[in-house]
Amino acid sequence: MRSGPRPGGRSLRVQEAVHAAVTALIDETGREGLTVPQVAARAGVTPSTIYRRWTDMATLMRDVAQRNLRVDCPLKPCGRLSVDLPAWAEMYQEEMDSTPGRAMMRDVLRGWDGTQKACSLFDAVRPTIVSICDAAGEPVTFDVEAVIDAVVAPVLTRILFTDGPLPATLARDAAVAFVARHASGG
Amino acid sequence: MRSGPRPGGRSLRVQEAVHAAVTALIDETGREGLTVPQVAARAGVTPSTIYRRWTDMATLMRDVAQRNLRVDCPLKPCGRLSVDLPAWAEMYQEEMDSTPGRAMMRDVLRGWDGTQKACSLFDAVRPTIVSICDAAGEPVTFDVEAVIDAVVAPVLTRILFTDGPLPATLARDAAVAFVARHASGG
DNA sequence: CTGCTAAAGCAAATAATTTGCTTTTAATGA
DNA sequence: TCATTAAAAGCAAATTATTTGCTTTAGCAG
Repeated sequence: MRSGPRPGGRSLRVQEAVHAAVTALIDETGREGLTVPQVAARAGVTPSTIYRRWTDMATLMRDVAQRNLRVDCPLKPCGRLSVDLPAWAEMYQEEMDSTPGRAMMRDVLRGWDGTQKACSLFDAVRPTIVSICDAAGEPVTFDVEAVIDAVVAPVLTRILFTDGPLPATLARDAAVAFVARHASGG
Repeated sequence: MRSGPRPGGRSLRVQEAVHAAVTALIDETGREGLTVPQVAARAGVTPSTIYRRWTDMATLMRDVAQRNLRVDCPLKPCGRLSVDLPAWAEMYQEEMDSTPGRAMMRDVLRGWDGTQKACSLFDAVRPTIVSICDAAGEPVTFDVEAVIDAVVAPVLTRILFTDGPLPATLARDAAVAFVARHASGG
């Protein structure tokens, strides 16, 4: 094969330099004024390189935000769903409703084109839910997607479409109710 | 009083011309290439006017999108919650998952700053839910926000964070389950 | 009708983006 | 190992968008 992507070597170095530059500039001057030429200068790279690889600032910031999308390590499961799921829900809400959580969502949604998914947000969450369910001795009678709909979805939509901080126990309460529903033979 | 906003007269005319120009250009050339100078030319207005009033294209498009945020007139309620709510849910999902619905969300979220709400999406939905509940003979034992969390939230988050069209009966099923939960004395 | 001022127009200055072409440099095969 | 090749980067000129200082227009109150 002659053609194809060329991920190693210089390309990689440039990508890392640019990502690092964005990250550094964000916590020096905030993400508001940030421009492509600024990032390029900081990364020691030509603006046109950035434009050609990422098209614009929104796309670049979305790319960086996705990188920082870490799988949140949950508190150690104790084995009881009615304890572990609400505990995780509370932590998840705090994480998403925090300043960095909201910033991440902002960056990711700026680059959304309206057709494909904005980012694989749920792929980071599903394994955690699964591992909590696995840790539960009780056999599980529901789908992971149902948990997402019941506890993750309200958190995300309220962040986007309501003002002020979320009710502190929103996700926790949702998780408690969800477990209760499915414990009594749903 | 001497100072204060000046909503009438020329300002209003300019605002309307600009909004109309955006709308017209969107369905002529799509929303992808759209620039401020283009809109200004079409509206018969100077670019600087637009920059000063809206700061940038994203903000302008968000403004226009919010205007088109109509209160969806629901099918006539028959009076039974277990029929009306699922029917409305299905319609709502279709509306939001459609091309214009997604476009509206895109425009609205582009202008989101991460702190305040992106738009009053729920204000358009709450009256509809309330009127459906009012039409129901049965006394209602739940909160409007609970309906939003249960049926609207999953639709919106899946549009944003999953690929492909939604499961056709997602919102309907959620509504059915919700009504069932609250009918049996929840 | 007159004065006041928010908002619009205009145009020059600045900054960002695009683009054609050249150079560098991983990756491939001899 | 070394020559070949093309993807990706650099550079700079051309284009386009954005900002800004100042001027003009036109609602609104008296």
